[in-house]
Amino acid sequence: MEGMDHGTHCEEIDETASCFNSLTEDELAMIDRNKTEIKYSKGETIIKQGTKATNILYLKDGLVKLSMNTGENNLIINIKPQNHFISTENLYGVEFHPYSVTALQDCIVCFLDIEDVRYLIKQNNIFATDIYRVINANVVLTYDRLFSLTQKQLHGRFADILLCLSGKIFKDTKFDLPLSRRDLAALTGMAPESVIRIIKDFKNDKLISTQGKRIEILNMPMLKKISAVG
Amino acid sequence: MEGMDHGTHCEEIDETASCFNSLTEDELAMIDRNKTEIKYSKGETIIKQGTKATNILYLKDGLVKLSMNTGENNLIINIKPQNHFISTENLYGVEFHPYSVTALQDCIVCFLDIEDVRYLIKQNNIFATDIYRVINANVVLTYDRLFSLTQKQLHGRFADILLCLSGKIFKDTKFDLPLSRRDLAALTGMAPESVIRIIKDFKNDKLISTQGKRIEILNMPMLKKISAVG
DNA sequence: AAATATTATTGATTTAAATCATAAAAGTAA
DNA sequence: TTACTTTTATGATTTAAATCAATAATATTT
Repeated sequence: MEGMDHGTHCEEIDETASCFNSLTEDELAMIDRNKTEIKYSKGETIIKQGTKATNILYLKDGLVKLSMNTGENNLIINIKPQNHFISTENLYGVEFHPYSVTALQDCIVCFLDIEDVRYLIKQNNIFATDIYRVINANVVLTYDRLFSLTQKQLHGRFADILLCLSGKIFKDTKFDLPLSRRDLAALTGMAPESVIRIIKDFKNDKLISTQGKRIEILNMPMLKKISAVG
Repeated sequence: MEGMDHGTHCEEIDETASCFNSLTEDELAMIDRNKTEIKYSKGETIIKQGTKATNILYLKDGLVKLSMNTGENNLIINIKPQNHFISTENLYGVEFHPYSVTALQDCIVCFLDIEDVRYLIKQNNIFATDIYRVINANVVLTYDRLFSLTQKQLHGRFADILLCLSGKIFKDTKFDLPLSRRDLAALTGMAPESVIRIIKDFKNDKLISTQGKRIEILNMPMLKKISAVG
């Protein structure tokens, strides 16, 4: 066995944040009292990169992308579905948002008071452990992405993202993907034209089928093989 | 202002782990009782990727690289100097080491009992906060590296690494770099020949000077500019 | 429905960077 | 010292993927 399999990085870890389960009624009441719940429409910016972090976000419903931009360059570092925390980096030490957060679907976002969350972490060990489980899983995921995006070529990278979307975000082999070709390019570190060509290749090889925004994975084993080979 | 400056990602955060300062005598004694202190020679493997995590490591002295490998591919995801924790991902949730750790210099490594560290985090809030400050800083650093390695071209990436080594690891504009050209390539996601060519370019342009393993940064502002432009 | 803008697709061309090939230098062992 | 291995360096060639250019298909607005 030669180290870990970098291909399946997204499926190993269930990042679902069921962290609130451990809270007492009083604790829940405190969080609830100080939270602000905001609705966002598809396309809206929830957090702008570089702004000062004043809250921890909990995505109650919807889907968002986390992205870093400078002028020409645009990289989507992560996609987060409902029931996930966002901006946990800012709990301790990091003052500014290192990435922008944008709604890919209509979203409901809870802005939690950063001090409240700190208090819970201090007070409720199960909550703290749950939160750090999520943070740590995300660290490993980011390492895997770093490896994928820098070491694999186009087909391997795209296979990785398909496996990630299927295994982690949508938990199904079919899903409606609310991402443009440009988004997919920013997610896989390639040009939009390359995304289109690879989708075409994968369809020709019967690895996937698409109709509009809908994608279905037809040959999971082969996709994993492509991911592993790079 | 167009977002954050991705060029200076390594200098912003002082990741030095002075976490032990907050511990009581009893707490220190506990840690000490269960720790194992091991010396490693330059080149030795301290942790092999894929193995089960049983300890949290504290690098008492020396310098290490964290790297991910599969067959041909080799990526150094991070360099850590003395007084830093390693393998904090494995505190909660992550069971296996996602990367290998190798000594770049002779090292003294403390293997801390994972349960001890969990206990301290639970018991001593200052310690917990310090640890998570380090973890979160590392998350942001990894995002910046993801951006640098995927969005910038060779010269920008190499400028980033020089700034990182100077600002974060050695905290000086001159330093002895115990990294081969191959290591530098694995660190910047490029071919060793490209590293050599870029060093040559940078020397020609009087941005740096080198003699053997010694590197001196001569023109920091221009290096930052190259980093920012990409 | 017509007009306009945006997104997706395809093929041709260019290019940044890898690979290849070979030599020089620096370590290491015999 | 010589022989051998590893690392560093440099130029020539190849290639993966980006860019460019032009069209088709969707959306969106009027």
